[in-house]
Amino acid sequence: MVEHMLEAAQNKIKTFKTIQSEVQSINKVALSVDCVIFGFDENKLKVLLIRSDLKKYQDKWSLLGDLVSPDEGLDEAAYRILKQRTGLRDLFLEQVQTFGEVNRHPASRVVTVAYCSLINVQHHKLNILDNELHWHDVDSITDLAFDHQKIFETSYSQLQKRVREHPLGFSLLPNKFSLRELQNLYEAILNIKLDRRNFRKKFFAMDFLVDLNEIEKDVPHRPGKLYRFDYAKYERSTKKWTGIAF
Amino acid sequence: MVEHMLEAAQNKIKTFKTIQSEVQSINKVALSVDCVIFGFDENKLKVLLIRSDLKKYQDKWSLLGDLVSPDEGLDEAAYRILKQRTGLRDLFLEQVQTFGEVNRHPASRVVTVAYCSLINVQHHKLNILDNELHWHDVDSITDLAFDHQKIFETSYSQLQKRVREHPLGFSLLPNKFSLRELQNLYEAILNIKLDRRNFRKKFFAMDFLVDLNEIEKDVPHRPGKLYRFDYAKYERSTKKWTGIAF
DNA sequence: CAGCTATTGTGTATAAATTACACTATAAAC
DNA sequence: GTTTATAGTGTAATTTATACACAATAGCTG
Repeated sequence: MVEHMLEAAQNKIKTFKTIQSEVQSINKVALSVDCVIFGFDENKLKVLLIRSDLKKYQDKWSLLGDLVSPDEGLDEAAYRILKQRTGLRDLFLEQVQTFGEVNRHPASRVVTVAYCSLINVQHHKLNILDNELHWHDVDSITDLAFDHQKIFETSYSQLQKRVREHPLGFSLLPNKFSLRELQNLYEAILNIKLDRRNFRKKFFAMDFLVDLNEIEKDVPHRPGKLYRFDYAKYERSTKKWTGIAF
Repeated sequence: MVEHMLEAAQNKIKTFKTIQSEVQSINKVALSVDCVIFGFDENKLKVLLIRSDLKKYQDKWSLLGDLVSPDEGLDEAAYRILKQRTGLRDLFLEQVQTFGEVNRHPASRVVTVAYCSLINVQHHKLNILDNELHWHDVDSITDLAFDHQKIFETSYSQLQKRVREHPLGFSLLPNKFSLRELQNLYEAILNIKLDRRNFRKKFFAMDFLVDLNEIEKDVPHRPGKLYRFDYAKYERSTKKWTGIAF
């Protein structure tokens, strides 16, 4: 009787050994997604951070991230994380870069895929206050947990580059916006001052802004006209910059 | 005696169960790196491919890739793969994007990080002939193994974009090159025709080309002057394009 | 309701960059 | 020395970017 149990136990051990060696031999690593979520409020570009859940980084802020489960795609994981942690959905999400330094995570090898997201702060009254989420000015970001400082800086640089080449910025604004709001947005993202007349000329020349024949409300001065961005017209347009310059 | 063995075996099972559940709970996945290696030869842009080692894809070509081991970084893995498979080292390597569709690999979940590499075909007399490596014209690439077609297309598009904004192209040329070679390179990468005089004007205006006071050899016509690209001067230059256009 | 304040809305002149385009010069091949 | 293929060069026209100033308007204040 005992011999039978021993034999059964030994068989089980054999099975475990096989499984274990398979698992180990496949060289698996943990994979996570970290989201750099940008917003625009009070003429400042903001990024959404959460208090780190690791003791080592207990006083630091970190990006919103989570492990990718074996049966979900990367984009899928990014959307899940955003929805779980903020309640947001249907927002602009784009992969930035993957960070895979061996010791970037103190607990174990974790490779992370960074995603950049843009949200309209007005639209999304997120459930921020209950948990540890906070908006931070991008120019006050220092000393994030893990290698998140580097991830943030990479994402921010990439945003600055992409916003000049693609109409991303409108994701950060209300559907109806004035040209001043648009210019403030560009000035905040690119951290530069722009000439107002030339800025207007440029955007009107692009011809993707639709005059809504409405004006701003509740501004303590002469109100400006409101516009929306015509994505359909943009998609139809073919003229791309093809120059060479570096 | 047998009881002792049984007890020992049961303890071992307990240990295995703990390890297994840890391993599973950490949600690990296999991670690979795939390299898209571009070269320029006979006025054509080429990409280096290898015969697929999977039966399922036995008649197809695939990118050069391998699993990332748990103790190596991503860039490190990319360099290792290139060196192991081609003997190449010290070449331009840049991360492109990460592909993580759940079923992109037929055997198991494998997330892959794509890298783009540019080599000077003259310099690198690779040990191609012995193994299954071959250079393919980029415009003849169809139906690669796995999702490598998509990875290739993404990398090629990104190369077209980056080569217009950064002096990458010179990595594909000999150190000494004529302006015709340079123009042929740009025409091949971007798949367009350029006006010769305006092309020269543009590059001379950039002022990063150093006249070597040498001329081409072995051309069946009037030989052109040879130049090199002044990387140091380029690095020192600060003028970047800051316009907005889309 | 008069005057103040802040911002909107507009045009032009200049400079810079891009594009289109044609002929002479030169080395190699024969 | 003739042919062939490419090197090397300049200018005018167009487009795009930049610099810059003033009148109009709505809200606010007293």
